Amino acid sequence: MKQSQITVFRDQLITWFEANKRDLPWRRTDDPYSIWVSEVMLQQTQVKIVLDYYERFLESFPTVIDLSQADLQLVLKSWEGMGYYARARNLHQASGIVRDKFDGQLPRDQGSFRSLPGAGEYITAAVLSRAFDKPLAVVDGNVKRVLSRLFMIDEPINSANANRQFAEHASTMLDPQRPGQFNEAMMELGATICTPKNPNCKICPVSNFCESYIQDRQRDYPVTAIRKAIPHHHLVVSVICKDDKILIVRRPLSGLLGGLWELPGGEIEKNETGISACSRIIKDSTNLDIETPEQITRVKHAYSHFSIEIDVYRSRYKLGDVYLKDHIDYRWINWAETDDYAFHQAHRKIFNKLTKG
DNA sequence: AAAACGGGGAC
DNA sequence: GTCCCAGTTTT
Repeated sequence: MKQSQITVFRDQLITWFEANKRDLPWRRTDDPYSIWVSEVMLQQTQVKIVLDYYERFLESFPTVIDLSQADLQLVLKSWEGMGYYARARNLHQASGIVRDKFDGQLPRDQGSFRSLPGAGEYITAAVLSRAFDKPLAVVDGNVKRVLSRLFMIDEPINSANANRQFAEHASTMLDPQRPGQFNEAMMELGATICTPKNPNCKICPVSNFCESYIQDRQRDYPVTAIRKAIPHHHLVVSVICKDDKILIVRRPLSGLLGGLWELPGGEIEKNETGISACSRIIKDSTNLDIETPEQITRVKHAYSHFSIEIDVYRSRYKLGDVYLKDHIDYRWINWAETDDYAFHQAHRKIFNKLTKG
């Protein structure tokens, strides 16, 4: 695209954006920390979900200093149900770095900000362009889809080596005078008009520049690579009752669902009954002996790279002291106390079923 | 370069 | 059911 055309593209896009943008809470602030929080939450998470968390999180942790001084368990509780919990752990860790190494101020320098845990290319560009007018182009799923259609890019948007190509296009188009507005406008276009299915090209403010639209091939873009099939796992967990308490355990801080709480359990093996699997797994993971377990419910849950079904057993504590194999902590708690701990969503499903039933 | 990492809205 | 979302880190 010629430079003169690029200038017109920017004007058309930003004019449309200013007239049509959604009223979102993180658009009402210029506070860099608040903008940062919103960008971390919005990573791979839909706007509608983040709306339920953003303002409550900032009420709990109004400044980067407040966040840095908060207990990680409280931060995870605020994140409970949103997924990708490493974001919360990284944000919490990064807040401490901002406090100790950057005098409590978010670094404005690209390299410094990028070095914070959880700050990748996207977050760095998004925060620094919005908060400090740095001319850095964001490249997210929306932007890639828009660019794919705009320039008829045949590289799959979910392939690793496409990123450089998309980043170059994004940088070329970026309005260096209004980088924050431009970035938001590109994403807003992708979110509301240039959608994955059935793009609304009739009302698109830049359709006159869109190569795929001009050829009526917008439905052929973006190109995506095929995904692999996802495996399925069958798990058992147990509600172990000891007097009026039940046992919960805390997952390691790294890896899947890191730092969250759950009922003890594990994967059932082939040719193993649920009852024997339950007893074996409880002994192996907690060192406890339990009375014969009895199944009380079953839940299904899907992650992005595998799916699970969990058979839930009730059992009575028989013998032994807790000695954890993989988990990092445990508690004997009342049912009501489950609200005080951050559980992952599969367990919220379990608790909801047992409470209703 | 590929896999790990959550959960749910939209279709 | 499938797709994919204001991506980053680890392997």
